[in-house]
Amino acid sequence: MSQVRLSDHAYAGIVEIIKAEDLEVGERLPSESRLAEMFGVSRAIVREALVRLASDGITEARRGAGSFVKSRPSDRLAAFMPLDELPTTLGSYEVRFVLEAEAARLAATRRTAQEMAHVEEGMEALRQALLSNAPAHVEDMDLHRRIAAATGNPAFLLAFDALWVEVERIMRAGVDISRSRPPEIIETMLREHETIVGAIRVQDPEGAALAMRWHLWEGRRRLMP
Amino acid sequence: MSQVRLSDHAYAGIVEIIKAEDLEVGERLPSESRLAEMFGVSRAIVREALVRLASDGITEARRGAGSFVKSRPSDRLAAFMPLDELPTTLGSYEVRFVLEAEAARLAATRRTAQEMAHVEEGMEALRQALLSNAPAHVEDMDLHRRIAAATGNPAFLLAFDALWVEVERIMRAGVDISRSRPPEIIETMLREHETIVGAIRVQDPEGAALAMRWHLWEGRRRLMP
DNA sequence: GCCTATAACTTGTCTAACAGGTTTTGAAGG
DNA sequence: CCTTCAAAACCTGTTAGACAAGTTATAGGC
Repeated sequence: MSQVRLSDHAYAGIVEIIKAEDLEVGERLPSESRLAEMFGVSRAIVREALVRLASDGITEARRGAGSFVKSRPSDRLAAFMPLDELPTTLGSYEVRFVLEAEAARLAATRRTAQEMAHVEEGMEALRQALLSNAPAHVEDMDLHRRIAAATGNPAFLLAFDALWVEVERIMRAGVDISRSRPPEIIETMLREHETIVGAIRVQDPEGAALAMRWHLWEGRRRLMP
Repeated sequence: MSQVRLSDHAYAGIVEIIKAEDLEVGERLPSESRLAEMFGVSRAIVREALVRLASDGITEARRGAGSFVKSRPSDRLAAFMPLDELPTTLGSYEVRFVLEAEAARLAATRRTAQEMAHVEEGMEALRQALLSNAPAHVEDMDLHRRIAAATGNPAFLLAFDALWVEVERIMRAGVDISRSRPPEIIETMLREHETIVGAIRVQDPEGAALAMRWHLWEGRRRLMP
């Protein structure tokens, strides 16, 4: 279906270079030609990866001078929490825990048939994306957003969207999206989401809240073992 | 400093096309060559814009077939907010309930001496404002924000600020009502806030969460009896 | 040592091309 | 007229090479 693009590998490769070479903020990356040579691709591919990295706020290009590290991917996680408490807090997850658990609870209580259909639709999109081994982070977020919408309370969407941008950037930088996931991980993620959606379907508030909490807990563990 | 890249224009141009032509989800965009011709740039530039759009979840490229709209940009900006449903959903209070209770709990657990001083400062400002019978909604909000900041997790501030507009409207209404009521209500509000701040001061997480929950509950009751 | 001109890089952009997919077309056959 | 099917037309993914314009390092003159 959706083939892995070479620029995905380049993106991940550059992130890897920043981590492995321990490039500090402000330091210069290898030149585009050099990177192209390293990855065995053309310069255009490296550029496509670089504009995405720049758009994700990780690098910054200065014409004639080179591309520079603007913020290290690992720092983006740290920026969301005091560093010494990294294992227990993990930034936005701390907020998502309470916010989305409550959203799941209320969605189970109050969802209309139309909102439920909207959620099922998102679940189906996520399933398709995961099973076709495509990068599914957008579908993942979208499902969570549909659940927040099913509370019937726009304030949840407001809070959720505020976190969405940052969470997405963290995931993009932290996860090699081109890496194909092991099948058991895909099944696990699918099952977790289906449990949440199922609880909302049968209008089990406590079950939905618990399933959401568990899912986020596991997701955090997957992101940062 | 950073010159405007042509691909930035192309990115905006493509978004504009989706809006102007009213392209629905699933519909096909013009081809890369066509877009390049329309914007007067090379195909490589259009591609750089398209990989960013795809990475942002707005479009999706299918090799050999074209690029398709995956989710319309306006759909994610949450421009829709049915205010008339506010009374039934309790509006943002529902979100603040879980969000701020958790913030109070974490603030009690993790506050530094400096953050505590910041909270006390906000408390003092609120006290002055309430006792001088001034409209205190700004000070009220500010104190709550300082508590969110005392978690040390900026994600709480992100979520909190997203709700700010709505919170402010409600708080303004709340203050107006309380001003037209006997002064013991003002004293009650003061005591509620002092209980929260006190629990954070002595680092009592459960007490802080409970006090915050109680305060919001009472506040909502004062607002809509 | 300091200043300056220049050479060597680097990003930003363009053109031309080909490989490997998908959709449309059009003709042959019923 | 309708169906079938293969070829043509189109589309994205990728490569190569080139040039403009900006930045940095270098070599030489003082």
